[in-house]
Amino acid sequence: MMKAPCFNKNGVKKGAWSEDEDNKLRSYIERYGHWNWRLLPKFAGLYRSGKSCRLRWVNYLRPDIKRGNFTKEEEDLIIELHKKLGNKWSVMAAYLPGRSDNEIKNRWHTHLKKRAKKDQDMLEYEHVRTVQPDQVSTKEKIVQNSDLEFLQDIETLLAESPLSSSSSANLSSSSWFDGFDSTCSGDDIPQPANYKHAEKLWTDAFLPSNDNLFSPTNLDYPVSFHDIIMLDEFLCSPTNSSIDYNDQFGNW
DNA sequence: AAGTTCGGCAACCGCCTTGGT
DNA sequence: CACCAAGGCGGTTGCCGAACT
Repeated sequence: MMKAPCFNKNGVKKGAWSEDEDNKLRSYIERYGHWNWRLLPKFAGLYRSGKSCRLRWVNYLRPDIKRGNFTKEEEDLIIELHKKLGNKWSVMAAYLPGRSDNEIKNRWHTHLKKRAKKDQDMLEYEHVRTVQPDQVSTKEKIVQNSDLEFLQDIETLLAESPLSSSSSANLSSSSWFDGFDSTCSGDDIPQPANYKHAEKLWTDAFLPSNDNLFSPTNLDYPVSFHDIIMLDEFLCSPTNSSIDYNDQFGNW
């Protein structure tokens, strides 16, 4: 299932993570946060690269990660998003709370690609069977326009959201979640506009001098931004392009 | 029962972007 | 502006268990 552990010439361990390594990484991040991925393994007592640690955390150890089978709804959403976005796995992950980009990517390649292809073939077959060449226009144009508007909605939303590359971080669900979920509880929920500081909040909250230790059990998750955008209403209403981010999320 | 093939998925790799100096 | 370091992303690899012969 996974790569066998081994060491490269620099003494960096590669391959499958042991339970002990997981525990070390988890407890270190829970206590101090991931203030610097490159240095983190050294401080955490791990013989891993920073990248490897980051990946392990983002894809496996994050407290909000959801493991197990994808639901039908999640799969449908991935297919829909893939139609609109292509291979933007990290953006898709933002629409699927608790799922990592890697997980979504794997799911796509192993299951959904085939399913989407089948669906597409069926659709084309139906189209050819039912529509005369001179009738193509209206219905098809509506669908194409809807797609375009949907795409514009997403682009608008992303441009305004903390996921935007114009804000502090890349379009990375991981950086967004890491800072967000782990630092916010109760009244201390940052406004989306302040999200650029979330990474700092996260770090500050777990500096060694801070007694406010984080543990997954005392997290008080806010209603996720993604839960809201996942609403069918949003996804299925291409005309709803004027979603006001601040209106919706300003009350956090 | 043994050998082979296939599917799933964790992890790695290389490139790109961003932010700091 | 150029350079560098760090983080992040998407493509790919490789291992292992399941299914098949």
